[in-house]
Amino acid sequence: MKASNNFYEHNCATCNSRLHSVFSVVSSDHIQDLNEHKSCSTYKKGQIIFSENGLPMGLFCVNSGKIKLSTSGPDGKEQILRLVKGGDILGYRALISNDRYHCNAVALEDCSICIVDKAYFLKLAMENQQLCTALFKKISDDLKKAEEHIVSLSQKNVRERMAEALLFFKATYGYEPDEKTLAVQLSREEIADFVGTSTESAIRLLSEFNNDKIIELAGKKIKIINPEKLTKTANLLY
Amino acid sequence: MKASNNFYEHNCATCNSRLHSVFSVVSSDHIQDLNEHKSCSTYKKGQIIFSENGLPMGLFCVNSGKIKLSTSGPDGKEQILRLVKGGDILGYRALISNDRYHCNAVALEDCSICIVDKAYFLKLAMENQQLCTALFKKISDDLKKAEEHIVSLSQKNVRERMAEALLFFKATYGYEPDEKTLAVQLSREEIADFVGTSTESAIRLLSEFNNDKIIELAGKKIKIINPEKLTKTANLLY
DNA sequence: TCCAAAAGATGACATCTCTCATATTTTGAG
DNA sequence: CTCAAAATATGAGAGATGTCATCTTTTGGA
Repeated sequence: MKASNNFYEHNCATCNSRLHSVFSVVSSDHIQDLNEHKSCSTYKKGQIIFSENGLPMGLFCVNSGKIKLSTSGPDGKEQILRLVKGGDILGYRALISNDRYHCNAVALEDCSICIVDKAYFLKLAMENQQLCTALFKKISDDLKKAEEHIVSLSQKNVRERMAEALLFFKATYGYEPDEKTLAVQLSREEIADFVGTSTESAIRLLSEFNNDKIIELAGKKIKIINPEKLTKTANLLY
Repeated sequence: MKASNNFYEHNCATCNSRLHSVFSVVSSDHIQDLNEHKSCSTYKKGQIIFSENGLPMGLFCVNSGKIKLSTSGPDGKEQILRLVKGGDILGYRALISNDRYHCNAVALEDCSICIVDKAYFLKLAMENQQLCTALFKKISDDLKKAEEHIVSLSQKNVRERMAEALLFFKATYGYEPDEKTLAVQLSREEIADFVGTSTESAIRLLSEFNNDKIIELAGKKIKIINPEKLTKTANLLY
């Protein structure tokens, strides 16, 4: 958990990502209190924010940057379980259930993150009904996504899952200003670790999608040029 | 949601399954209140307790009986997501996140279930910190299990997943008094729908386990006669 | 009790996907 | 800028798993 202090200490009162987080429901007269119970850090791309089996010391609030939550399978292969972005909270599951982390959190790019004191956060969550509700919604949403992932892994072939994954990356991180290029850069191996396939299969499928004019590849950049066909390939239920 | 009223209306104050549920933390002076905000029903084996996309009207508290939570995949194949037993609450995710159900709940055997009024339950959960914490723990545990299921589906072969599933059934429902026979009877198809494989593959693997003297089959009854070998076959991380 | 329907069992075969090998390209440290 | 290491790409072959067909057994309702 190497982290350097940021020159510019964020202030919760003026924090833009706070407005998009579960803390948006906290009334302004409590925000100064929140501000006094947090500290800011930055993490470089590739840095580990927390590790499997670690004890949570506080709640991570992501100001900017993208993060993957992953775990190691029985044979050491990585599985990406969740993807996190600015405005998201991180490490909240272990915290609210008084558990250890069961995932690793790794920065996919340089990140700016605040850490809210554990005891303060838990107290706030219990006292503030709106925050509590927002947390229930958050974990409930994560559970729903996980269960959708289960159905996908159980019942879809790799091609369908790959298409679904690209749509999931789009839904999570959106596009770059060109409105076509996915605003996240993952290695082929990371994509495979999300889709649940081998790196070679992931590479092959992306090449096929490229040949089929569904996407355009330029290094790690993926441009979705035929979203309709991609959606069809994903064989979505809805 | 066909349900008949039970002749014997359960009383929360004396309810044994309550003591094993999230409501065990509610102090006795609030139990009478809880009792007045619930009603009891029974469901026959195979009955639908709630369906995908339905709106939750209350919280289900299972007194006795076993229930599967499942959803339909893109090609109509069922996926079993969770298994529920006496002392468990049911339908809580949709309720606390003000969402619709995303699973079907079907009785695996005759069930006795109480339904707690929605508004009362939500109020109680927000006012009672211990109940709130218990709910966070519950949903957090379900999320953890779902993410373990994801890793398993992603990285294990069908044989390993089948072994893991049998251990999961044991962990969830335990044994019959003989301390060997799984205390739940699922069809081969249901087992396949949990494991994420075809019914034929499930049948074949159970036969193999039977031949390998890991289990003994007698109709739907599964007796685990070599738990060590089963654990080894599951290729567990821990 | 009987019978049709459902569930379970088993074999053959097709195919999807992984693994391994190797070549090429890109990346990043020095 | 250079070069080794990592990432990407691609082919061939093996193996696991799904599908389809058929048969047997069990179940549940009339």
